[in-house]
Amino acid sequence: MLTQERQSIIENYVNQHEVCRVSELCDLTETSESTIRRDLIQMEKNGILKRVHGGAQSVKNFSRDVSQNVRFNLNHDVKIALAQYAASNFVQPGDNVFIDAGTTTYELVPFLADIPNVKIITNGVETALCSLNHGIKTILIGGEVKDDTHAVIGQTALSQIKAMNFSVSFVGANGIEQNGNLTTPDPEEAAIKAAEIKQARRAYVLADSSKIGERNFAVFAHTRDVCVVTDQLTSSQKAALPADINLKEAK
Amino acid sequence: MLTQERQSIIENYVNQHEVCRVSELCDLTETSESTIRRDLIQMEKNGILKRVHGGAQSVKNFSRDVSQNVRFNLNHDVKIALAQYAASNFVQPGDNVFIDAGTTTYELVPFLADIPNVKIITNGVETALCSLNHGIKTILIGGEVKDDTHAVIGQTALSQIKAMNFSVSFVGANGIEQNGNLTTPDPEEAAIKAAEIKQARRAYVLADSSKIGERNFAVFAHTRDVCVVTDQLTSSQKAALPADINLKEAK
DNA sequence: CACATTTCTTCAAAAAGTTTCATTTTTAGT
DNA sequence: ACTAAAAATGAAACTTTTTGAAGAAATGTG
Repeated sequence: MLTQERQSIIENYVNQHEVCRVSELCDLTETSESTIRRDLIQMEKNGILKRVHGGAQSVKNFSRDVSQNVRFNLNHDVKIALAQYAASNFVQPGDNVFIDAGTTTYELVPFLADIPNVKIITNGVETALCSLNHGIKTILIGGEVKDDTHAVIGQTALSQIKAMNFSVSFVGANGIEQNGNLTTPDPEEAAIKAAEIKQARRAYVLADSSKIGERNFAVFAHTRDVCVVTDQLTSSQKAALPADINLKEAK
Repeated sequence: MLTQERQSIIENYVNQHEVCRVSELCDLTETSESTIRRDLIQMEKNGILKRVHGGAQSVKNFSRDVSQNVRFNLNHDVKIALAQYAASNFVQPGDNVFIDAGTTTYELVPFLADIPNVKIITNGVETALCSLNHGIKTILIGGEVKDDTHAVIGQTALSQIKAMNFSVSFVGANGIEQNGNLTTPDPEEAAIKAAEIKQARRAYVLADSSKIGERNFAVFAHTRDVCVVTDQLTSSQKAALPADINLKEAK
């Protein structure tokens, strides 16, 4: 059996079962624990699943509720640190803040609750709910909802965003290339992200260091158009970024 | 059983029961008290629940969290019965179903998951989320979100609704007057409800019997324009309704 | 205060994870 | 097609984490 084939089987199984143990995967793929563990380590690094003691856990939000999803996410602590830094440095009282759908940007919400008179505009269903629960005035973008990321996308969403102006936008990214391209897998989401940035006076891309050097199908912006917020970077990570990048390292 | 699995079970159980004892959780997960205690300590540290002498307590803010609130709602069982009746009698495979924001109509979602190829369009944030979690294709209406009911309202929402046609709409009501007026307290929500009904080929108002004879500020439709779905009524309740009403009593 | 629970502490057994290494399988170059 | 280098695999020894039990300490109740 090919490595890719096996990992694909593992991915499906984990996503279908939410959690599973190593032994199950051994039976499933007829390989040793060693191999499965090596696969899991590699797959965790790629963000396909999360390793837990005894097995692996899905990072996709199918049957779980929101709060669980957010907690079980990869690099959760880093995301919170980014969010806190971004919220306290780049948001003013009275701002109209656009928050992109996604787990990193989601973490911004609690920190915005302390800033007077902010309004949140978002295309993330969970983000909207969280914002409401924090008593923040909330505007939701309408349209089709993607079943995996729960992001609102499509033409309706796009034209609604284009009819508004934001003080500041916070956008998530799946990859930052050496040449400065910011990327995400889904072209539909990319179109939305591009509009979010265009309609904002100031635009910030929140991306933890694992996204550096990653490359996805759809380009939605270039580093010269935005400010990139990340965690502390090693020198080799910095070398993998464009020289003229407008970068802020949290803390 | 894996730690994550167990803690997930504990979280659900505690949230559903508000408080519970350690021994209950032992039975539930078939583990020792030691393990449960260790889980509770860890979960308390993560803010998932609160430990109290003898067990654990939910920390969810019920007044704000609608989706949790739903099950503690007044007449919860009646609402489920209405929803099941409505879903199984008035929805066809392939329908585009509009579901109004609100706790009664929210209950429709699980029953629609079994009907092939339905699409849900809604202005309820929790309803959308629930729909997604059931794997149903979902379209969300955009606009301002009301902080108490979490219903999407306003001009943007209105024009988005008017740009669509639904096979069937399910709308909630706060009051049904003797003269056939269907009412709700907020005029903004009333405007939305009126549009939801207008754009649908078939429109159903879901209202349990406690709404009969109630009168609210804003009228959004008349009984002659819709089919009203309620639970079993007494003869005096029937007498408080217009004579020409198109009424369906669940079960 | 006395009593019954509940919680905390400690410890050893069991389960899971890591590291290392010899062996097999792939890959790439000639 | 052949061979050497690289990568992947499975097994073993060893480390860490998790678990349940038993006794000590703390807590709530009448």
